[in-house]
This record gives sequence, structure tokens and C-alpha cells, in this order.
Amino acid sequence: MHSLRSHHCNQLTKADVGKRVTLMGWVHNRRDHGGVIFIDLRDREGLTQIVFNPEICGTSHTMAEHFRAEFVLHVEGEVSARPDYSINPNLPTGEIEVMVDTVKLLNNCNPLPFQLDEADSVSEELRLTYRYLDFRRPQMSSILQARHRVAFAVRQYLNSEGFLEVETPILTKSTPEGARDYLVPSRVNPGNFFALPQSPQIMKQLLMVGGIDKYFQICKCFRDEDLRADRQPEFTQIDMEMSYVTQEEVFRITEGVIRNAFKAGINHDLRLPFPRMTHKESMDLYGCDKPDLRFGLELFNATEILKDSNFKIFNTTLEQGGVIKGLMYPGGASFSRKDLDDLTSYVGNYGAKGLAWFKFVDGSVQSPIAKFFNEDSIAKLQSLSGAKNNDIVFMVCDTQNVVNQSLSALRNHLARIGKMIDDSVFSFLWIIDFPLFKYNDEEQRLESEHHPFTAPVVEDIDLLDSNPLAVRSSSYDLVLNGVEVGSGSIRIHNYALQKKIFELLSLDEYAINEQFGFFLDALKMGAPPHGGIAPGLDRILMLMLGLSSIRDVIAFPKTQKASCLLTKSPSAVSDRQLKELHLRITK
RNA sequence: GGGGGUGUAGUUCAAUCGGUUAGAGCACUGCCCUGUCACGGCAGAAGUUGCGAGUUCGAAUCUCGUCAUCCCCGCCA
Repeated sequence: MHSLRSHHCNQLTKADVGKRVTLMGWVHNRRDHGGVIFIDLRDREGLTQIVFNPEICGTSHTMAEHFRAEFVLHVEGEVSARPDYSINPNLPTGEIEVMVDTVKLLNNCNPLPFQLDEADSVSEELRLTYRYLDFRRPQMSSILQARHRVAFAVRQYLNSEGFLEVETPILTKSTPEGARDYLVPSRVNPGNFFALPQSPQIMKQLLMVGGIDKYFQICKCFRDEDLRADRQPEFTQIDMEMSYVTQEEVFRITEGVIRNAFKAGINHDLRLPFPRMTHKESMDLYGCDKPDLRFGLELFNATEILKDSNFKIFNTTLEQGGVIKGLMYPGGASFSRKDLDDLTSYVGNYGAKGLAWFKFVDGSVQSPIAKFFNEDSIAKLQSLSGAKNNDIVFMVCDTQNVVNQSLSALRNHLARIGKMIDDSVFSFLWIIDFPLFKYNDEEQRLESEHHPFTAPVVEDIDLLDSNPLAVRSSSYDLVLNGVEVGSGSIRIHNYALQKKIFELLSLDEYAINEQFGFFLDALKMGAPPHGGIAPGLDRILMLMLGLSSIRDVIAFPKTQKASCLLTKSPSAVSDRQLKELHLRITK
């Protein structure tokens, strides 16, 4: 036996009675009866009750009188069957106990900043400050174990499909477009900076040019943007790229990855293939490109029906190119005036200047603005919305963006407060046929909807000059329960087309050469057609495990201000370090 | 950058309308207890009410500022 330890704390059963065993672990709980002392010994795997009886070993018993929570013990003794009346059915090892005759105190432990069994109610702030204590809790341990199983299953599956895992640099090049970069100053090259990768996008495309054919990497990505419950400045992607593929093949592989991940993570069998929806349909019906399909509440467009009214606010907005969309909420006629005020201020967060509502009750309509519409319009509205007795219809009239954003948010909000969501469902969805570009009003130029390496749909290439905003791209998003969990595309592999896209994005010649010259060169040297995708491992795990924060699936996450409570980073550095890096702090 | 929530003992919470010595559970310390498993019993220690101003006879409580943390908007190719 090479290991000092003979068993983990979840292993011993009645079949082991009589064996001499050695366990290592923490004092989880201690019950001192004056004579006999019981301790629940804990390791990563579970609990075992160990018994210190003065009649078995006086020395051990005397030592055990001074043991406290989270002391680290090495115990040896004989496995003994518990008397019938003291079997603990809540414990896998509840039928046995270990009668300790030899104990070594491997380490003692100060009183903890929080009790492990109360961590559910303790502040996350405290848990993050002492994250290593948090890990000792079975809940956290099982999350990290699930994360390991998922990552391992992903590697196994992609290996079986012929993928190579290749590491790409963390110190890489800052490029325009996209998120704000984390920068690393170069000591050797004064005034120059590396950037941490927002994703290994260009590198994986270069691997395709290099004939790697099928690449993957479970890799860290870095984006210096503000945080959310599902956004961390560093996060992990399952990054993939394949040569000579169609969208169909990317979907097949991705679905295989996801299915294996769910099997390994929580032993859940997902049904394949995942449903698909075009970007246009998603925007029309749900007002966003990541709809949660676990509930209905589809939007409808009421612009035609309501355009001829005496309601000035609607008319003015419509004249300026606005639209009217709405959604029907069953049973919503019971909302109080205060409820409706709250919902109005809720959509206000998304730019809506108001929230019109129509309650349908006992054959009549109740609404502060009903008087502006004729009966025919209201009848059509009721019919279009599908409202029955005691239902409510919400309407927003504004620019298309504001209407979609506010109603999409309202839709999710209503489903939450109405408890319309089945938490046990995993609703995957592919969104396809994204537009290639969107228009940035502020900078008055085209921007990539996905990223600048995304190939346009072949039939739409002719529109690049005449009507670029109508060009569809061959990009796709994977959505799970209303959360974007992956994004990818078939890439441009043609030099001239890539250069043209850069130009359409208003990157000047100098920037193109300076930032992307090496990449354009590669496209000139026999780049094969290729495409890929990058599912977000953290978000998938969060949803798989039914957690509400990405921080719960990351061992050492950052706070909302992007700092680490454990290490207190980021932190100031010495003048000497700054000098070496040729940096001066200005404040 | 903006909106909102939270901050009281190690910890989780309480403290009536602004009122006199800021309480309780768990943890901690000491003592008792040989079949517990949230063991039990007795006793004890433990507070810059996040921090700083202000209002008031009097502030955990009201006002302003500030810090930390959480949620959201902006931002996230």
C-alpha cells in the first residue's frame, strides 16, 4: 500500500466490518458525551463517524477532547457495525463506524469566519474571501466535480471525432472591434502592449490554414467589460474550428458536445437535434435573438391595426417610423394599478416611454386609452392577441429597437412573476440567418453583428454594396433557456472578400494592414474553407446545475467590480515595476 | 457612466414613532455528561451598528457624502 489512506470517507459499509482502516479528513462535527466522543470525519467524498472510546484507547480519547471543527486528522482503527438503534439512514456509511485506536493530529484549525453548514445563508462576499473554505462544502465540491466531468467528457468526445486540442497564446495582439482588451505592457518593447485574447478567433483560423483540420481548446477568454450575473472578465470557452464544414456539421458536432456534457455532468439525456429558428422570426416573435422557449407569451405586431387612431402619442411615433407591438398575458386583468405602474417602470429601463394596456373583462375593455380607438380596432386587437376574458394585452409603441427590447424583457419578467417557467426543462435552440451587419448610429458606420471574419451567405454577396444591412451571414447562436451559450459561423477564407468586409466596416487601409495584415497574408496562401463555434462552458454549467450566477461554477471568480476578494487583486505595484515597464500612473 | 437593494457580535438575524444598559440562535471559552449524529445541561466572553459629516436634549434608526457587495441599464465583434 503506497497511500497512507486506506479508504475515503464515503466508502465503508457493513461489508467492511472487522477491517482495519486508515482515514484522513476534517472534523466535520463533534459530539462529546464526556465518556465516548463521536466525530463525523469528512473528506471530499463523504462522512464517516469515528468513535473515541476511553476503553479502546485512552490516549486517543484524551486527544479527541481537544479536537474542534475542521481539525485535520489521521485516524486508524477497526470498522465496527453500529448497534441497530444507532444506524444513521441519512449517511451512506451510516451502518458502520470506526473505533479509533490511533490518531494523529495533522493540523489544528482556528475558529472559522463562517460555519460550513451555514454557508447557504452566509454572504457571498465572505464565501469568496475564504473561497478555500467554501470548497470544503459538499455543494461546492460537487460543482467542481461536475465541471471536471463535463470538461473531461468534452475532451473525450472531441477526441473521438478527430479533434486536436491546441493551445494558443494568452499574450497576444490587440485588435480593433469587439470588447475592450485587457492589456499587458511589454518590458522589452517600451510603449507596446500585449492583449489577452477575447477569444482565440484568429489563431484557430490560422490553425485551419495550417492544416490542423479539426481544432478545439478549452480556453480562457478575457473581456474588460462590466460584469453581470452571467458575465465574468475571464471565462472559459469550448473553442472549436473545423475545415471543409457546413453549418450542419458544426451543429452535429456541437450537439454531440452538449449532449455528452449533460450526460457527464448531471446524467441527463438531451434530445437531438436542437430546434432552429431564424433571427428574423426570433426578433418578430420574441423581440430578441435569445428567446426563452420554455413558455409562450409571443409578441404580435399591431402597427397595422392601431395606426388609425386619435391617440397622438402613437401617431407621432408611427410617423417617425416607429412600430407597435404587444403581448397578451393570460389572467392579467387582475393586475392592480400599482402592478401596472411597476411594469411600466420596468419597461422604462429598456427605453420604453410608456406601457399601454387593455384589460378584457366580461365583454368590455378597460384601458385608460381605449377611448382613442374605435371598436373595430379593439376587436381586431383582441382577436390578434388571442385575449380571452380576464386577460390583459400590453402594448409598446416606439422605435423597433425599443419595442423589441422592452417587450422581450417584459415577456421574461411576466413569465418569472407568473411562475410560468418549468425549471426542470433544458430548452436549447439554434438561431440562424443572422444579418451580417448592424448599423452603429453613434459612429455612423457598419459593424459586424457577429465578428468581421463571418462569411456572408453566398446568395447575398451581391447585396454587399447595394444593401449591406440586408446581407445574411452564415453565423449561428446556441441558446439555452433564454441565455446565449454559444456563437459561431462559417468563416471567410477568401482574401478579397475578407478585405472587402474590412473596408465595409470602415477600417482604413493602414489599420487593416497594421492589425490584420498577417491574417490577410494567410488567407492568400491556400486557406481552406472553415467554420466553428465556441460554447461558453461556465454558462452551460450554470444552467445545467440550476444555478443563478456564473460565479458559482468558477473556482475563484471576480466581484462585480472585477476584483478578487481572496487575493485582493488588482492591486498597486511598486514604482520599480512600473519603471521597468515604462509606465507612469497619472490618475 | 446611470438606476435600485443590502451593510448591527466570528456568523445569521432582532431592536415599536428617534429614547435611556443594542438582544437572540449558531460558533467560541470553561465545567458536567458513555450511544450521539442539528447530542444534551450549566456558566461566560464577545459590538467603531461599514466609514465620515450633519440634524437633534438624544441617532443602529433621519439627512448628505463615501466605501464594499449584489441586481439591472449602458457596455459585452
